[in-house]
Amino acid sequence: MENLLSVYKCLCDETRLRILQLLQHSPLCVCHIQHLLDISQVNASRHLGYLRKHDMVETSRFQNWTIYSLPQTPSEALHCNLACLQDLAGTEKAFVDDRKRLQKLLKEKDVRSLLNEGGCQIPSPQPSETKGNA
Amino acid sequence: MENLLSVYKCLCDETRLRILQLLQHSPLCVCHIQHLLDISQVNASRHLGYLRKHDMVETSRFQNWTIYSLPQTPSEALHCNLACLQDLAGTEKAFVDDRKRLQKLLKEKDVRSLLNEGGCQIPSPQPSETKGNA
DNA sequence: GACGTATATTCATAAAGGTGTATGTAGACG
DNA sequence: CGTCTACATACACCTTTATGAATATACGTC
Repeated sequence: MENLLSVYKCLCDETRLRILQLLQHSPLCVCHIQHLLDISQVNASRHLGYLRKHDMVETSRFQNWTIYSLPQTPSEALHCNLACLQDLAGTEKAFVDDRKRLQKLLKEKDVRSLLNEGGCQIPSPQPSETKGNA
Repeated sequence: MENLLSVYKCLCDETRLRILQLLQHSPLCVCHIQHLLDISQVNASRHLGYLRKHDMVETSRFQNWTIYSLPQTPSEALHCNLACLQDLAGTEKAFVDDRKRLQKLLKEKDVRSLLNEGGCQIPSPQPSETKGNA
């Protein structure tokens, strides 16, 4: 029961739901997710940490980046619900939009290839401004 | 998205999950659910109210009782997730136990027939004691 | 119309959950 | 070693959620 409940608890937050839906199409690094969903770095990291803690995603290292992906051997509850989510994803506009942005970003490429080409290339929201280099 | 999220929010509470799993086997009145799950009347009523508010269950009246059941025409999200839940229900001990108790209670009967025979017949947790009839 | 049964709502409270700001860590690079 | 990039954690704050106790409603019976 614990496992099943924790799956639903992961699914009942919009951000996590959108993350999982994206990961169904491709492994992604934190900064890409942050960018695709237009959320803060902290928020992306926290939700991903939450998902990992509950075995809903796995991580691997690639150079400087942490690549998040769906587990190779998901629990039955997770497997079943991800299939269900995929069935429903076509009818949810938010999901469709997210996927469009993802495809535009990846353009047939693997995440690792993309990262190799030029890092994340996220239009950083002026992160150095606040560090006061006047 | 709203609808899908609200489905998951209904599913991410253990009590509601157990209620829905029971309703997949038979419509039930509040007091039966209260009894089967061994929870307080308020709690049963509240969770059922929550589920109804989110269109996860329907109600009908039968004499003094309110019969809760799954919707005849569930949303796609609900339909899909209930199917998923049913797939998983066999592996969850709590669900199996709940179903056993349900079958013992109903014994091939319809809820309405059962209610007609003798009401809920719940071993009331001394509700009259507190009303001070010494 | 008092009472009993079945169910719902209100109130108060405690716990959990989500988010921003700030800070920490870990590796790469010069 | 200082700095940059990518990511994670700590703290504080606020909102939401779950629950018990008490109370209310609705209906039937005598």
